[in-house]
Amino acid sequence: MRDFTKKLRVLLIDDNANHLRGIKELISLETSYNVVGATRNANLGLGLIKKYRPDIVLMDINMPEKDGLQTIQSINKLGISTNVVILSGYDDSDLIYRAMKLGARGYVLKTMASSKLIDAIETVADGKIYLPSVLTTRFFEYFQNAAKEETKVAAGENLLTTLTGRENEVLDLLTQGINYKSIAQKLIISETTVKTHVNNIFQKLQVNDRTNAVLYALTHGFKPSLTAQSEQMAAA
Amino acid sequence: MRDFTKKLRVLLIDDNANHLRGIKELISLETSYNVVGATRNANLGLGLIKKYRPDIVLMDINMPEKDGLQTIQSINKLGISTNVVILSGYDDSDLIYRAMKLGARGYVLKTMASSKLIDAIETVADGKIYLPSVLTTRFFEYFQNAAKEETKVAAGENLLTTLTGRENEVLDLLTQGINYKSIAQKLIISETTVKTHVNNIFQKLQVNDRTNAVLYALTHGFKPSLTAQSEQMAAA
DNA sequence: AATTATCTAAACCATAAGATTGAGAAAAAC
DNA sequence: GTTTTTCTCAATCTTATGGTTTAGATAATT
Repeated sequence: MRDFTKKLRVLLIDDNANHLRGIKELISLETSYNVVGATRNANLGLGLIKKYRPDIVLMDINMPEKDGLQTIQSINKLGISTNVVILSGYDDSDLIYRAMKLGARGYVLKTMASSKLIDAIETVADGKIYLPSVLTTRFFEYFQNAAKEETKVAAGENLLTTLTGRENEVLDLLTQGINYKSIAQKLIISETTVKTHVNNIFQKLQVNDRTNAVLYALTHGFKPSLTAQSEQMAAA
Repeated sequence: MRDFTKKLRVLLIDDNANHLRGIKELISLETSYNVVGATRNANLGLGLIKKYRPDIVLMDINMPEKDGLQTIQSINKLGISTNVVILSGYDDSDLIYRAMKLGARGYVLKTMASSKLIDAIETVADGKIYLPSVLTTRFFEYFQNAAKEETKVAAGENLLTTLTGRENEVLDLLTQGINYKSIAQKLIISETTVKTHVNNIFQKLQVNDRTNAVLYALTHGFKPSLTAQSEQMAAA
């Protein structure tokens, strides 16, 4: 939970000097904020983050040398729990998607009223995500489209459903790259039985070797049966 | 764009009779809405959607026979551009994530003020996504966590980088489930050469069979080299 | 009671896959 | 100009994999 007795420590990163100055002044007007740093260079900014551990990092996403997305990743690698709010000139759905995927907690357009920026900082400092409704829509358009691509393959009539319980267990082990001998040991059956199961799996999945069976399973959303999972648990 | 001269056609699906009645009355108060149907059964609801093509479907996500997530999928299969708004008693991040992933356009908690429901309908009818800030946060917590899992594997020191150009081409074909003879034909080299490459790949990836090489490639973000891709293009 | 599905297993065979050693040619790096 | 890497290939060998048939024991279904 946020501690309201202390000032919020904010760090600014924007390669545009004018923007940087403008934002700094804007935020300085708020008595509850403390700008611990402001820099035009992303790498310098990383150093400042390491040093000052700000609560919030306001960062432009379009920068020449090191771009915003890379910088978010670098921050992640530091393992510091800093909340990144992205400043961007574009409401590009791909950009928003990638920034949020990498762990950004907020995304604000530079064209928005300055009060929105304060809103964003407050919201994020409060542990929530800040995304204006237009950007939320942009994000989900992209997200749902990506999801559709994923499930498209899994959609069609899935041959995996024709597998019996035991065949599912065997396929599960196959997808772990285990050979017949080990599978036989794990399931406590003979190796020839494993072969029988595997051949039946091949027939049902319409493939003729292990690799293609595994590929089919992975690209068609194969999920090991619960019994098989619990056995894995027990083995671990 | 929304046509404000026509009433919004809304369909309700909720297995709880009281909820259903309550929501119906609430929406009927709005003169700009027209409830084209209200049912307690998801499958019946699907039929009504097919018949009336409503602009908005308000649907409970917790239903006994056919659950809300399945119903969203069924609607998707119909290929009808209906906007689904989910009604739920829980702000469960996994549930929100899956509903939105499947294409829901809004998510409203039953505990919220009824005005929020109207907000949601308006927002979604306007082509936007409606997610209350608490739910947005829930969603992103889940989303970013899932994304982290994805990239985690691809992060570590990746043995794939040690592969030579030719080895990459061979591995690419391996991940397509192609056998040695066919690989030899595709690359116009002898089968023994393929074996040599494959053995080198095994050494570098520290595995000892095709299946595990393929699994390693897939779980470590293997992307076929550009040259290999262009050859695929040419072959298609 | 009879049928069907599932799991188990053996025997046999064919071959694809994997391991190993050695080696020449060309390209890249030093 | 020498060394190293990469790509190529052969020969040999072992073994894991895959194909097929047959069949007994249960369990589920009708």
